[in-house]
Amino acid sequence: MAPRLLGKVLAHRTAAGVLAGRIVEVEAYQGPHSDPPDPAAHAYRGPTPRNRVLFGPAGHAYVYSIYGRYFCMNISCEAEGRAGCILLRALEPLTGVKQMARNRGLAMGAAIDAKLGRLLTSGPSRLCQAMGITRAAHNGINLLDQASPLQVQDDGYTVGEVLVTPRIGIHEAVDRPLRFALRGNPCVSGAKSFR
DNA sequence: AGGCCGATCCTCT
DNA sequence: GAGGATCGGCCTA
Repeated sequence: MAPRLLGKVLAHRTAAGVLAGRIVEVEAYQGPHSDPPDPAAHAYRGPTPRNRVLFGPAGHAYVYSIYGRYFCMNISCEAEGRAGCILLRALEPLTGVKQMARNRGLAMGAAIDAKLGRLLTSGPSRLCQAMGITRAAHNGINLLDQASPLQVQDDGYTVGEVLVTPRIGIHEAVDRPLRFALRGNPCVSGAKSFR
């Protein structure tokens, strides 16, 4: 599912207008049923009040808070009772760029060069901030329902070469090739060698 | 009831 | 490249 999500669009209808970005970097985290088990995953020890969305149906948002100040967003990917998911790590801004800059607290003029574009949505918590995604408002939301304010959409974009690397920022199962990104896309997080 | 720590980001050197 | 912010959630007792 992770590489298949690359190139899709995440769209959020807000009071300030539509915010949308293309998914350019993701990571896969596996449920407790996986073989081998995935100790880096939130679902590794089974369901808890925090991660219960992951054990529900596929296509729903799992939004959690981290370090007391940020959010990260995942998409549940398996049938009920299982808990695999995809973490969104970077977007390429498409719509509502000015509002994204405001959400990120960046003073941004009309010009959107590659460097500023990266600052908006290259990172799992940066993209939540730019898109206005919070646990209170969006955890558990159905991303595949046209009626949802937050959705994943397919605009027909054709994906090029996919870069596969280990996952970032974890301490367990550090070597598995479960991070996927559009190779060469400037909005992918991390150093140049990871793009 | 208490302690520990994180799928991060920003600032400063 | 290193260190601090900051708090909800999970584990242990």
